Amino acid sequence: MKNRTIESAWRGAERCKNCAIRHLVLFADLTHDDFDRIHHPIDDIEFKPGSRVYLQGDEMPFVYTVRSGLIKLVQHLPNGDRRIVRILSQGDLAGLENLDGQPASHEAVTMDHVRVCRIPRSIIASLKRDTPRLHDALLQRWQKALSGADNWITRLSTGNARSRVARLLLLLDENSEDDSFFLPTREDMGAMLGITTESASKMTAGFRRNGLLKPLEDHRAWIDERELKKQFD
Amino acid sequence: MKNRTIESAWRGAERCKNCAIRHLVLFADLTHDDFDRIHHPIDDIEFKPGSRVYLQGDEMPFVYTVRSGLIKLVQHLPNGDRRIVRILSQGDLAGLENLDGQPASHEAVTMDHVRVCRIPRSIIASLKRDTPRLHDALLQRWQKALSGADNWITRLSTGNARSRVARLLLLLDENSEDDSFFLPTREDMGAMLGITTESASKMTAGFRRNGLLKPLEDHRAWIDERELKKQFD
DNA sequence: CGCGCAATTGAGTTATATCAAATACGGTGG
DNA sequence: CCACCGTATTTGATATAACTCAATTGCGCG
Repeated sequence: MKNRTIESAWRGAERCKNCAIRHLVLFADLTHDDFDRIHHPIDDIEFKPGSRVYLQGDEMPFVYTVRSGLIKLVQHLPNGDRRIVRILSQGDLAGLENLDGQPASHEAVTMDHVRVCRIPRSIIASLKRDTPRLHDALLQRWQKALSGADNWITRLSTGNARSRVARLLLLLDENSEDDSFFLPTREDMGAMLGITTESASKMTAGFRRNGLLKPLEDHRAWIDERELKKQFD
Repeated sequence: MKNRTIESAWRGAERCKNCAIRHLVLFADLTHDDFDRIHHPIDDIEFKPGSRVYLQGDEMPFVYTVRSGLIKLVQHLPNGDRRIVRILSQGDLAGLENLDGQPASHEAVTMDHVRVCRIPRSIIASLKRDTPRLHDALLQRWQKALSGADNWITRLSTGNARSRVARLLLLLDENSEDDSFFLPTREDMGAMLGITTESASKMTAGFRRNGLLKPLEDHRAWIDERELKKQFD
C-alpha cells in the first residue's frame, strides 16, 4: 500500500521535471533534489468552461498552477453582489491566498477550457522549509497578484464605464501571448468593472461600431491597441 | 569612519531588540543571532500629517515599518485621476511591493502624525537568505496586503456611494484599536471609494444626521457599528 | 431547424457628477 | 484670548451618466 502511494508520488514528480511549461510555473527553479522530496502525487486536471475549481469558504488542501486557460476569482458580498477581483492565467497560482490554511476567500471559476496542476499544500509546506528557491517563486506570485489587484482598483474600478471597458480590453490584450485575446461575457465584464451587464454591452458594442474592437470566432477578439491607448489610459 | 558606521548599525539593531511594538513588526520572530547580522543602521523617523514618504517612480532603497499613524498608498493615472489603493497602519510595511528593486508603484503619504522605522532593503535581502523566520513574516505581510486589496475592490469599490462610505467607516472602525477611529478628509474618502469629494461629504453628513456617525475632536469619529452593519453588511 | 442563452438596444428613472455658493473649522498672529 | 484667513466641508441646483426594466436580435448547439 505504502509502496503504491510512493510510486505514484514519484511519477508525479517525474512529470514535473519534464513539464513543458516548467519555466513558467511555481517549480521553475527547483533542483532534482527538491523534486525527490515530493512524496505526494501532483495531478494534472482539466476543466470545462464555467467549472468551479473551488468555492468561497472551502477548505483548501490544494493549490493549482494554471497550465492553460483563464480562471476568474469571484468574491460574494452578503447582500448578493459579486465582484471578480482577479483573472489567473498561465503560470499563476489559484489558492495562493489560502496557503496559510484559511478557507478560500474567493470562488474560482474557469472562463474557458482550463488545465491545471493540482498540488497538495503539504508539498508546498515541506519544500518551503527546505528550499529558498520555492520561497522566491512564491514571493514573485504574491508580488504579481498584489500589483494586479492595485491595477484592478486604479484602472478597472475608476472613471466612467467607457474608460473601464477600454482599459479592461487593453489589459486582456497585454496579457495574451497571441495577437487576439479571450473576450469575456458582458456579465463577467460587468462584474470585473463594477458596472451592469447592459452598460458593459453598450460600451463594447460602441467600440465594435468604431472599429476599435473586432470579435473573432471562439469568444476571442482583436483591438486597435494604439488607438485605444491614445483615447484612454 | 567605518567604525562609526558599524557602531551606528549596532545601535540600530539594539533598539530593534528592545522595540516596544516588536511583536507587531517585521522583525517579530528574529533571534539575537539574526539581529547580529544587521550591519546597516535602522532609523526611527517621524512625519507630520500630509508628508510624502516616497513618490510613485522613486527608487526604493528602504522599506518602512509603520510604528504609529496611518499612511495612504496613492496611484496616479496618466489622465490625472488618482486612487487610494491601501491604508497602512501599525505593523504594516510601506515599500513591500518594491522589495524586488522595482521603482515605487505608489505614492505614500501620511494621513496623520506617523512614526516609521526605515530599514535598508539590503538588510531584508541578506536576512531573507539566512533566516526563514523573516520569510514567513514577509509572506504574512503579502497575505494581509492582498486580502486587503481584494476587500478594497469588493467592499469599497462596489455598490452605491452610501454603501461604500458605510463600509469604509466600518473598515476604519475595525482596524482601530480604539473605540474611535481616524476619519479621513472627504477628498481622501472619495479617492478611496471612487466617488467625488462632494458625494463623500453628502453621505458622511447624512450618517451624522442619522446619529450613526459622531465626529470627535482631532479628526476622529465614532460610529454605531451595530446599526451600520445591519443596514450595509 | 429551432431552442435557449447571450447580447443588443431603447425608453424611462435614478444616482452621481458638476458647478457654484455659503458655512464651518483650524491654525496663526495680534 | 480673540479675530482673521485660508482651507475643508456642507449644501443646493442642474446636467449627465449609469441603472433598471423590457423587448428584440443574434448566436451556438443539439
